[in-house]
Amino acid sequence: MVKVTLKDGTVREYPLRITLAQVAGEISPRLGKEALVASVNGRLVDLAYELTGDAAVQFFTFEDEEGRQAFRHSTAHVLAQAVQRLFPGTRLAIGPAITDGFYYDFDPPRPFSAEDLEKIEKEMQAIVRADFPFQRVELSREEALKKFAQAGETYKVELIKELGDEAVISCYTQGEFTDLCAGPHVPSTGRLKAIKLTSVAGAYWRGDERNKMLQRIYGTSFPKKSQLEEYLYRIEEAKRRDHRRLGAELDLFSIQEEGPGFPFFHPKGMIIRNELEQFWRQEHYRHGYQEIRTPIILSRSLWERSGHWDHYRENMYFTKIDDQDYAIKPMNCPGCILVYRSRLHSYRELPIRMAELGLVHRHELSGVLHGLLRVRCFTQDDAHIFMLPTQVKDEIIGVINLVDYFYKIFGFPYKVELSTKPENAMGSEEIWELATNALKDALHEKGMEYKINEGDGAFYGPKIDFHLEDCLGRTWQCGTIQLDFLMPEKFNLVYIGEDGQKHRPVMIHRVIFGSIERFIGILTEHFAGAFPLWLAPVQVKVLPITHRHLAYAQEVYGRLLKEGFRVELDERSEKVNYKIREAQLQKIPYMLVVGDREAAGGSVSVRHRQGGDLGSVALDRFIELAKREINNKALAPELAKEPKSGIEASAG
RNA sequence: GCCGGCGUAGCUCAACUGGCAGAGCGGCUGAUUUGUAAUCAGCAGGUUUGUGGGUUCAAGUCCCACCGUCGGCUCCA
Repeated sequence: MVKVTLKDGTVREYPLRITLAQVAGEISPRLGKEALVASVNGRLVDLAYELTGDAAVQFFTFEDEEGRQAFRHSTAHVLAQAVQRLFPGTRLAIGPAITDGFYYDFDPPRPFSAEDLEKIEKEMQAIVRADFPFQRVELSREEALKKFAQAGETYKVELIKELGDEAVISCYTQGEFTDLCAGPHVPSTGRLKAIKLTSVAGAYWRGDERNKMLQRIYGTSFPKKSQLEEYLYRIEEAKRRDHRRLGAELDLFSIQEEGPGFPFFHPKGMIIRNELEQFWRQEHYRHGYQEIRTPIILSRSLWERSGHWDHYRENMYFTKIDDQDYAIKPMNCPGCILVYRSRLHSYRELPIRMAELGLVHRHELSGVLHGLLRVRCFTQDDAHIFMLPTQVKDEIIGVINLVDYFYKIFGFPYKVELSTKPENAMGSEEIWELATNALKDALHEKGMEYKINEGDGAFYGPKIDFHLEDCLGRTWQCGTIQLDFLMPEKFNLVYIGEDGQKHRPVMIHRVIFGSIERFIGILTEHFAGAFPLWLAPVQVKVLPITHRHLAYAQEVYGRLLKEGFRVELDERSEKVNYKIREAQLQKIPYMLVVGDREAAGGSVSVRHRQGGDLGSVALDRFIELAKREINNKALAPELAKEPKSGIEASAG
């Protein structure tokens, strides 16, 4: 007998060599049906695993991360089986589970087409119906190498060769198909009920563009068809929030063929931009920053000195003036440094925080451009902090706090990453270690969770990155804090210390929004175009019911305009329903319907884009509440908070 | 930049295997005077289909190149 300790602490006894599938069935029929994989003493295993001693056992279903991953990974194997059936000679690379599904990289005789996907999907369904069990076999390195070399699976051979000595090499077989795999897998292909292949794309072997480009097939799978349908529906819904679509529908910005990657901001987009910038300025002055502005074109000698000429040239645009070489700035730091250097500074002045809304241009590969989220010119809400070495930690923490304060205003959840020394870096190992540790210390002091991105730092220093999500859950770097000991060296920056001698300051490069353009893109998707009142391009729209009410509507409109609202008046001879529909589609926060009743009482009938008809209220009261909502930068409407009777009671 | 898809009116889309380029929305004009998500009628709108070549009696449709765009890869704010 073996003693099995379950997740809830209960201990049960079972005969020796009982399989986990049997244990699950014993615990409950439902668990027997839904369990996909399990862990034994913390190690993930298949349900076919036989217990040979006392163990702590935990079962995982599709509801658990572990179960879901095994489910998707098993589907990837079925995909590979189908592909090898239909396209003999296709070599296999890797096929992991990802957040919402899985992919598999193939090296086929010819690229896959969209029609191929349908065929493959059909074949996968046949494999699911066949209900092949996934069978695990462990084998020695030699056996594995021989097996895959014979099969011509060169990528697998490469993978096996790289496995560590201690690694257990295992294969999984379903039907006629065998793949190298650590597992675990679900019991059989029949579990994979609902499968959808979503796209084909090129992907370099091991993600390195020097390697061969493989064909990657993406897909997803669920235990139930309804779950798959729900997922596909959710994706469609998410696409409705796409900032590129909303940007056109709400007339915020456009990108034209004449300027790929160079966005045009329309009047309504400019309002959002200007509100963001105004808020940004106010907060930066409050937090001890000064603002500067530096030129967009600067001479080659500056970029040589800063290191950009050597380390960043592929991303830069160049021009000539009077036969001299100039570059269009890809970063603001060299310009800012010139401002710092324009006079001598005392240690008493430090830290000096110089902010700049700087327009930078970077050459990005054509294939990566993406609406406002990846462009070739963008405005960084940049700042460079020059400080004493002793001030480093406090300054970093100050910036972390500022980022947090900003993102909370918008209600953005964010992820933090620490990026370390890249391949083409300037400077010594020691200096990089010093800088990286300073960033780590600050993060630890703040008790923040973060992920490390090896080799992802800027060429002049390591950085802390703040990532936000778009409508499909893809993350984009927005805020960043970069610690830099090198630029001060390159530019021979100094301050005069207490001792009257020259000393070297340390520098931080940082952005909060990151790029105003990208931030607006994220903002648009986050709010699905329904911006909070303080950002909404049009805050209020006045809708007279008939021509008869035009005079009063104009009065309301004029009053709101005078009070500083961004207000529009719909004077067209259309039905109210029509006007409302249009205002709704434009996601205008407040619609004020005015007719006989309102004209008589000096009131307005308030409709909120999300809250619907809120009843009638005195114009003065509406102004008061709307102003409060704007000043608080509220995320939820101020008026809808009041009980309806309260609004009506205050009507004039 | 690489792999694959796509490109027809301002927008969304149609035009069977090559055979005279269409509809809805939007716009304009007029009628209508309307109480919380689409009132009705008329008119205009394409230098003829992203651009340039080619095949063909005939090309939106087939072929090639380029541009743009979408999804990935790589790269990054």
